[in-house]
Order: sequence, then structure tokens, then C-alpha cells
Amino acid sequence: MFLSKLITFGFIMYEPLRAYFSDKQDLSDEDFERIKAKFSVKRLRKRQYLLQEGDVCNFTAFVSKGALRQYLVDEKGNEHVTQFAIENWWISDRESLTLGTPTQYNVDALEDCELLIITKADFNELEREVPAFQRVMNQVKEINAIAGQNRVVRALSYTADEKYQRFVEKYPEIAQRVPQHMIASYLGITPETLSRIRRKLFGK
Amino acid sequence: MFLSKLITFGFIMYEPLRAYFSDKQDLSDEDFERIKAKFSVKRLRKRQYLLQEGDVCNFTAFVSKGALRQYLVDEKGNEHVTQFAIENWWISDRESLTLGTPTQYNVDALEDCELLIITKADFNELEREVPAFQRVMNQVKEINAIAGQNRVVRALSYTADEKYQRFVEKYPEIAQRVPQHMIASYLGITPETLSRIRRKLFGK
DNA sequence: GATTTTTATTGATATAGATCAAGATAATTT
DNA sequence: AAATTATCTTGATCTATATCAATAAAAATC
Repeated sequence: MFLSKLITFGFIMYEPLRAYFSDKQDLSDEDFERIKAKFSVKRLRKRQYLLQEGDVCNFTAFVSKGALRQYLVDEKGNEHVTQFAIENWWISDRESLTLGTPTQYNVDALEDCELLIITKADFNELEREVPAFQRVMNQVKEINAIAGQNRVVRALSYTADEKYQRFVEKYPEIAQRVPQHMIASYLGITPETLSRIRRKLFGK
Repeated sequence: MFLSKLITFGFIMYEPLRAYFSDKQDLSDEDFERIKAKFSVKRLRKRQYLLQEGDVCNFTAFVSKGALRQYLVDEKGNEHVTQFAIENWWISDRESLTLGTPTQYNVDALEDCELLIITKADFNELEREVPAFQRVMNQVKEINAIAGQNRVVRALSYTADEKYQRFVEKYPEIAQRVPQHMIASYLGITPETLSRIRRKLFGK
């Protein structure tokens, strides 16, 4: 029993992170140990917050299991989902993290989650001292920048059903795993409209 | 006459770039010389293209004078402006640049421009070898990532006049300098709608 | 397993913003 | 300076999507 717990915490939990890095960079065991040492395990129950509006975000989280959403509440009280995160995604608020300002977002768990958390200071240290870490994170930032640019284009120029279809193509797993009304919110349309789009697309 | 030309090309042209870097980092003359050596001057007449759909983008441009727009043409033939760039902005297509894929964008000059161009290879070299350059460019990327995230939120949750008002607040100079219908396009609204919004805002 | 709570569907109506069309300015080009 | 081209405005209409309201079904909680 004691052994199995050791295995769980000392090994299994970090496997998705190792796989993630190994996939993108040749990674020595030594480098991975230095990376791993900076991450701590955090479990989150469904509905729990990882971050709440007004907090200063001083961490970045890697999702090793589960699903979360980032959203904000506007002046009229409407929620807008800005991001989803499932296994092998990173979640944080870059604006709050970089500038040290209170975040405008909430991040909560849509399922029970297992996260690997690294503080801002440790993240910066790894970037400076472990080149493999820096290279992988630069890749991630690059990919995110590109995706963000494309997302703006789609948000501004696509109709509601084009947006939904592109979303399903791009993120089929998320499309099945999270509530429809949250996808509607992410796409900037109402749940009723999304329901009608789906009826039209998938026959009766 | 010969002297003045030397001054123009050897010195004046690069001043905006030096000021830009000095403003963000303590910069030795030596570092700036290494940076400067990698940039070449390019002049562009109004309406000329810097980049066209289908090209592979292998450069990044710093605007030392003038104004440009990036836009794409969708399947229905509609133009969508995705970005403006004026003095002290960078313009490129990160997706094409990073992935080596043909760009989906066009970039053209809205006024006569003076640009400082650096190739992808030279850019990467400077990032590796001049830490001050790397730090400044990381800052730029960070700021762009944050701005991009906020832009998505605004695109999805703001009404047409909220979008326009935020744009004018955020980019008052661009708002005055570029044609209205291009701003409309950038905001994802029609020129007619923007005209009506302005009438409402600025009285008769 | 009964009761809340969350999620999805459907219909009726309203509305922000698009589209179409025409004319008026303003800026470029010849 | 005349002619062409680009830009902006205004009105009339249309349409995609929102809003409001009710119900149903599924999931979570007691």
C-alpha cells in the first residue's frame, strides 16, 4: 500500500509530462529530473476553481488528467468561455502572470483533474537553465500565437455554423467532452443557436 | 550630397530601431551594431505589397516609417483586415515564418513606407547570440500574445460600437490615419455600420 | 429513489447588423 | 483642371442570430 502510493506520486503522475517533453525534444533523464523537481501535483474536484477573477496568477499548470475551462464574466453578467484545457494542455493567464496584474478570468474544473503546477519563478529558472525546457516552451508559445491569430480571423469572419464545424474538426475530443452551452459560449453564440445548428447538421 | 546620402542610409534610417531597443533594454553600441548589421532597408510605395498570399514569409519587418495592413481574402472573396502596423511595430506572418508554409495573408503599404527587414535565419541567430535582442523580442511576443487573447475576447463579446470605441481608445493614431472601411473590416463589421456608429457617437 | 440542478430542445418574436442601391465627397491620376 | 477612382454617407430592406418562454431529459445531490 505504501509502495503503491510512492509509485503513484513519485512516478505515474509525472509520466504525461515526460511523454509530452520527450515527444518534442530529445530529453536526458537528468534534464527531466530537473524539470520534474519544479512541478508539484495538484488535484482538483469538478467545479473547483484553479484561478478566480482578481487573483494574481503566479503559476502555469499542465493538465495530466481532466478538463478545465477559462472564462470571464462581463459587465452585463454574461459568462464568456475563452479557453478549454484537457490532457497535455497548459493553462494559465499570461497577462496576469507576466504583468503581475489581477486576472480577469476564472478557471475551473469541468471534471476531476490532476494538474502539474509550476510557479512563475521556477518556470523562468527552467527556461534559463534547461535549454530543452526553453525550446519546448518556445514551441508551445509559437503554436499558441499562431492558433490565437487564426482564432481571431474565424471569430470575425465565420458564420455561427462555420465556427462550430471548424471547432468540431479541430477539437473533436473537446466537442464531445464538454457541455454544449460552453462550446456555444466559446464560439460567441447562444446555446439555442448551437442546438439549432446541430439539428440542421446531424439531421433530426 | 554624397555625405547626406551616407548619413541617411548609414545612420538616420536605423535610429527608430535603436530608439526602440534602447527604450526596452540597456543596449551597448556594440550590441546595436550587431543587430543593425542584420537589418536591411526596404522602401515601399503606397499600395505595394510586402507579402502576398501564397508566398512563404521568411522575414520580419520593423516599420520605421509609414503604415501597412495585413489582410486575407476568404472563399467568398471578402477581404478581412487582420492587422495594422505603423511606426515601431513589427509585421510578418508568424505561421508561414515558423512552419515554412505558404501564407494566407497579404500585406501592403497604406502609405509610402520605410522598413527594416531581417531574414528568419538572421533573426534566429540574433536571438541566440545577442541576449538583449532575445529579451526585447520575448517581450514583444509576450505583449502580442496578451493583446491577441484580449482581441479574441472583444471580437466575441462586444457589440459593434463597443468594438469601435475600444479600438479608438487603444489605437487613436491608427483610427485617424487609415481609411474607415479598413477599420470596419478589422473589427468585423461593414463600412455602413461603422459610418452609422460614428454618426451616433460624434453627433451629426 | 426522490428532489434539485444542470443541460438541451423547440417555438415565437425581436433586433443588431448585413445587404443593396444611390449619391456625395475627397483623393489620385492623367 | 478634368477624369477616374477610392471613400464615406444615408435610406430601405432583409436576415442571421439573440432573446424570451416553456418543456423535457439527464445528471448530481440529498
